Amino acid sequence: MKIGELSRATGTNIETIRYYERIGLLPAPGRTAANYRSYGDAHRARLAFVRHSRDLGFTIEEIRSLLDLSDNPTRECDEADRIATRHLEQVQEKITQLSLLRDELARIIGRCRGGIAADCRVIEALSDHSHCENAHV
Amino acid sequence: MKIGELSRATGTNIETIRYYERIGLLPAPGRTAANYRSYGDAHRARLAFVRHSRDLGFTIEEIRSLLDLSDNPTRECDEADRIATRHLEQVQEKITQLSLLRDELARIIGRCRGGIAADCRVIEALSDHSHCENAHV
DNA sequence: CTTGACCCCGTAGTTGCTACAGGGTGCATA
DNA sequence: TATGCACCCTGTAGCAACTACGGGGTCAAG
Repeated sequence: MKIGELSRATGTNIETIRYYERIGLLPAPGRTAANYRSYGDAHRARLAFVRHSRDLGFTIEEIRSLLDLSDNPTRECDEADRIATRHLEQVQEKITQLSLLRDELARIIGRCRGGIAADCRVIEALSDHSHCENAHV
Repeated sequence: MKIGELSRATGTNIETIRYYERIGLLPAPGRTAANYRSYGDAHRARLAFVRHSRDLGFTIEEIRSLLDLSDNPTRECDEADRIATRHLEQVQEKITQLSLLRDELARIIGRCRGGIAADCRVIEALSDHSHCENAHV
């Protein structure tokens, strides 16, 4: 299949596919006589793996390690577990921080009763961190 | 005060302060005879506003608008309210998505019982989106 | 034979910084 | 007086993970 089809099949931007190839995340496919990239099912599966991992928030470098494991199925899977667990911790940490942020924003907005900027509680709250109830980043 | 003092006073990297000046977020301060930047309290307050807003996740462009409002206190504060509200919505959306992600990751990891990569549930789950219970991004 | 959809490559832009390299300034100490 | 050191200056390049050109080639339909 050509790059446009692969793009549609995986919901990946064409430029992104070429980018993944350039950074060595996807193997360079064969070419047609017209020098068009020609992909097979293995390529599609690998790209799906990459996209799914990216959707789950893994970095490119993490995905490199995961692909490496996936390519060497006799290796211990401890590392995959470790990568995923560490990532889970990071996601949880991010959720916690964003929740504090949300509460702080809601509090700031809640105090605004309209009017002119001189009396704006949003602006006032942003001017002075000491008004914050929760320690955010 | 010199840039190093401002940096310590606001917990902002020196390079970041110069960066903010370069992109016009902070006004260029006066200079000493030795061409060192010389800041006053107004600069410190403005930088604190910027840092606080960044900590709350506002983009530079949003901060530009907020600063603009803050500089023109007779303007209606609707826009500040609008910016903050939109941002709150985005934060909430992000929290929702990350929570789905966390659940998905926890589910994937929970199925892993160690062993070799060929049997690794983490790798398997990443290979195939159809195993997902929640629609994530 | 031309129109349009598709493909190629290379490079530059995005966001919000951070990190040099290569130099100048200012003060204390040997 | 020299010299070491902390601090400051500018300008440019790097980071992640794409995205968006610009300027061209290919190919089937009308």
